[in-house]
Amino acid sequence: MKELKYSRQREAIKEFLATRTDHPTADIVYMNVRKEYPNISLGTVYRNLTLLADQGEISRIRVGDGTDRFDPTTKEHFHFVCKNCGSVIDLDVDGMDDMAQQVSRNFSGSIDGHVTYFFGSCKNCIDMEALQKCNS
Amino acid sequence: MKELKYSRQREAIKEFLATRTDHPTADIVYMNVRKEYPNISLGTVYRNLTLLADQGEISRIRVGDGTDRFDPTTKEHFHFVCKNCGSVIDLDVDGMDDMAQQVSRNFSGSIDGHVTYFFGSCKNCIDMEALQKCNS
DNA sequence: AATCATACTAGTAATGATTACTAATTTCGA
DNA sequence: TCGAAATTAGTAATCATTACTAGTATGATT
Repeated sequence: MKELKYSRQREAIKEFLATRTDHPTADIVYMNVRKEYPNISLGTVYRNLTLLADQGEISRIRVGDGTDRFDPTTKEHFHFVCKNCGSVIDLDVDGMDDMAQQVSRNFSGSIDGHVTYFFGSCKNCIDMEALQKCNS
Repeated sequence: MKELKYSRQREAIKEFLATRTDHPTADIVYMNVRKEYPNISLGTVYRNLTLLADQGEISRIRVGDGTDRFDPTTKEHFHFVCKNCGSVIDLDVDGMDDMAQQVSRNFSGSIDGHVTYFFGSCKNCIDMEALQKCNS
């Protein structure tokens, strides 16, 4: 792996991400880091997020809505995606670690891991809908 | 839901997809249906694939590589994605239906379902790699 | 069979997330 | 301090997908 040199921008990106639990997109990271570094470019944000993910310092989340999100932790856990507002929420599930093993038994390739996320309506959106019905 | 009218193009798309088990992309569908309808446009292919998926006649697969794939069956099953060649293969797994229930217990929103796919190296790529080592 | 509203098509332009390129700047070991 | 190599800002390019638009096909009603 190529040698990494320090950069203030990369540090700022990492520090910002560490303050968030809502899995921001590259664009949101960009808008926020710009408060400290007004000249930072979106390309720099993308490159560093990708770099950090490759180093295993953060993780990239793909939930198939066309926009990647980033998570300051690499500890394995699952996500919930609200199909209304698009928000991504951490889940705490256990007993799903042996899935890969289970699948391996009748599969001739080699399985490295799996991607799983749940979808539905988050509490906020459910409450909102109830409120609107109430007012009509 | 809006009323659907018959179209030869849509029928051809559906029929082509039915012959495939390798989850082709929209572009591959396009290239093949073009043999029968040389003037069909890529937009038409996309629109009809989306339409058919909305109707529940086919399903759209998102494995986060930036390109959607399509599956002629809507029966729930899991997929394996080869991280080398990108091929998508059907899996036969059971005992994973109660996952959503399990997660629901300590989650305040409502869960409709989940997306799961496995990744690793397919048999072809493993064999290929072994062969190259052998020849060097 | 002719009419007509409406869905559908081909072709093309637009969108939006991400990556690639390039000249100038920063980092850091020698 | 010097210099090789990584990094950056700014911009252009890419690529999958969607949107638009004028013309065509479908199918129910006469």
